[in-house]
Amino acid sequence: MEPHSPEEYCEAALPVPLAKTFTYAVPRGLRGSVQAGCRVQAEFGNRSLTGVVLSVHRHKPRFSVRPVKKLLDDTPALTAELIELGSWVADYYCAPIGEVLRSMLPLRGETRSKRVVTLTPAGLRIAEASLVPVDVEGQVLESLRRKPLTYLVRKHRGAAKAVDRLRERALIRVENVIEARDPTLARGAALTVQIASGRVPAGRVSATEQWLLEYLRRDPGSHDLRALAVRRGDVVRAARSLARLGALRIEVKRAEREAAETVDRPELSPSQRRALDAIVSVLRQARYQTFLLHGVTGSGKTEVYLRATDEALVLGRSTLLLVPEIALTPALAAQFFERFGDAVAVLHSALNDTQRSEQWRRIRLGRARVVLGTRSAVFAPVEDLGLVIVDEEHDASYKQAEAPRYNARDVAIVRGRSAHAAVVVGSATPGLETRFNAEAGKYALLEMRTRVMERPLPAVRTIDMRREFAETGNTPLFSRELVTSVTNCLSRGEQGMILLNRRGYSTHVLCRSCGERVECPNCSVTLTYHRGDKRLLCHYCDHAQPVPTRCSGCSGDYLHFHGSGSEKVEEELARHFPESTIARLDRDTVRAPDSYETILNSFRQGECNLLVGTQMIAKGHDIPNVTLVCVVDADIGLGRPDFRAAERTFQLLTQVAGRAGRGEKPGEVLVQTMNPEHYAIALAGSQDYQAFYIHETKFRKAFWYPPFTAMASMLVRSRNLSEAVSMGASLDKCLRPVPGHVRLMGPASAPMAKLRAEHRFQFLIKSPNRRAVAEVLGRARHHAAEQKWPATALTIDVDPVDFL
DNA sequence: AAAAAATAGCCA
DNA sequence: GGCTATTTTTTC
Repeated sequence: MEPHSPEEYCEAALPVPLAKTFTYAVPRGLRGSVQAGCRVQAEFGNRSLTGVVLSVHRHKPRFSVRPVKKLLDDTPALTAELIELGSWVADYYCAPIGEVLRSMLPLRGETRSKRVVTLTPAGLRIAEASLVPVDVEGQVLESLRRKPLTYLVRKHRGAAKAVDRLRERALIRVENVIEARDPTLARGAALTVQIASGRVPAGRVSATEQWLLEYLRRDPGSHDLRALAVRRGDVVRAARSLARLGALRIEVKRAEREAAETVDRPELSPSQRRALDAIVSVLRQARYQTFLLHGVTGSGKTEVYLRATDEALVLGRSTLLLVPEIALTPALAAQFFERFGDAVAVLHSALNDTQRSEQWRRIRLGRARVVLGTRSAVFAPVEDLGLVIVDEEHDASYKQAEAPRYNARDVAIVRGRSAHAAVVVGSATPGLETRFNAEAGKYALLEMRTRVMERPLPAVRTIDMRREFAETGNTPLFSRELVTSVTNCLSRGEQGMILLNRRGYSTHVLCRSCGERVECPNCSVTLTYHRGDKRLLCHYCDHAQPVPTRCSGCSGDYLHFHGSGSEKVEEELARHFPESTIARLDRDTVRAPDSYETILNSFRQGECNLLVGTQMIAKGHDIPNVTLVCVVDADIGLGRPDFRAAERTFQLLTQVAGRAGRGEKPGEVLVQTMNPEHYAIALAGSQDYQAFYIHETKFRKAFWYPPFTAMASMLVRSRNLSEAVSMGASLDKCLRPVPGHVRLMGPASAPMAKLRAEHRFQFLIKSPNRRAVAEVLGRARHHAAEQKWPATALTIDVDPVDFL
């Protein structure tokens, strides 16, 4: 008889919105191999899911368990450090652990899941007994008999329904099978093309050259030319000619990156030097410390990042560099590749599944020790993390809008702390909370108050549009001053950027006779007229409808198109300046994957002289010939139902102003507003962060907002209005009374009372004591579970950034 | 979240 | 009664 071997179980986190793990039995053959951090395939209901093992134990559960179907990793995909980080995220942000871990592992590209249909013994008997199949069900059985085991549902028309019925009658079995896709994914040896400048050469570029540039843009770093040649024939010749033009570099691969000293390094300014020294000193001591690198636009933060990264590499430690959106910072990415070559891996949304898991594997194997990426790159599996950099730390895109609703900037700090790493969060306009932490001594403050090469900050003029109206009697899009400045800028042969932070042509269509406005049927917003699309669009759901010719209410045929967006600005500019060439940069013009860069490059190369756009044009690029920046309507963000409305406006205005005068010529900024005395606008005008900080801090303190309180928002939602109302009421009843140091507001109609056909009611919780907030959230979750509300009915957002 | 099970609605 | 369309329940 076999020696008694105790049974083994594992706790697996599965990608379902349930805040718990599930217990599976470890089959005898896998005992000892299943470890915490490994992915497993497991049956769940009638589905098959990929989960992550959190622990292995011997406690036989009281309920019956199913066995693990397959072990997907020999070595854990997630290290103990990352599991701990994931648990922290799940706990802090009230997110299901399985969903958190799924978003930490970008390995979808490694497996392919498919449905396999097989005959059961009963099905086989029937299939063999019948001679000629008469209906679709019979045909399905027949083809399963001829080709035993697998059958693809798509093959027959109407087969899906037949398959359902056959399964109900237990004649067939449908299974989800996950199989490995490409076992040789972890390449990374002998790679030989590398992007050098990121600049696209002017002049003619062949199709293959274009393809190669695009490929390198999406997945920068080194690639094996011969491997690429399999996919695109003439790529070797294309690479050679691009190398001659200086657009990329071809090199024989060496095991070690060559000493970075070959690259020209700009001289550091005294403030850059001070900042770098402080960071490097902490890095050398291998201890945790967060720094706020507060440097004005153009002060050379990137160079500090590069040098600190270099030092981390010399010390044998890894670096994580987070950016809001890689597509928006191609120059930064290019500099990192130039300096660190193969040591760099990138993780961002433009990669496909295969590229993403390839990058992830390179990091996991320690081949890439510098990771450059967006939000989710904060979970990159680097070992020996020494340095974490969060660029443009104030950017709202660090906060994930869907579950798990984490803020990558804050997760970065938490991760850095447990890894004993130096954390640098950088911005010209730090979030108020960040600056507050620096003032309080929690972060070390590093300031860079001047631009590099002693270039001046641009001069900002606010233009009072009320006076413009008083003097001219109308409310044009452009003031007389703006027209003059643009004219002068163009005549000097320089370039200008025009910001209006709202896309589309007009923001609402209303009937002049009855006053009715065209609204979205699913959301509580007016539809925006998009002239290019020739349609009315909802910016919140995907609703679109044709442009009406008469009012749907009173049939009046005098419709007024009201409120201007970027499309309208483009048109008006063309009318005012017929001799200029204009490009537009907003979500509508950058729909194709590379159009952001194409548009920006053509602007940089002077193919057009005016660039119109939304906040996208304010992000950190550097175009020397831009000497004029105009803000058409600075007031747009101020009316938002968000306690950060003023802060966001201040940041946007300061950032966009910072695009002017980055070259040799000084910059000029015009800000049109109806509220010139509003502190966000006035202080952005004087570019006085400190004064803004003091003013805003008073407001936050008086009204119990962060950083003086911890905050969370809760939303109950339902397609049925009365159900949403009663959910709100029942939650209210369960939560109150709250302790004196907690403020609970709600239930109130959410700022977007209806979104995607769901009615929404909102609660806001604030308290100086974060645990008190968590306690209220815990009670709400408990209530939702007790009332058996559907998983989507209660949404919790900790440290919310968007209140819609 | 997704799928199965249970229940409610519709017609000959 | 036999069919679908909703809703409720369950998932180791």
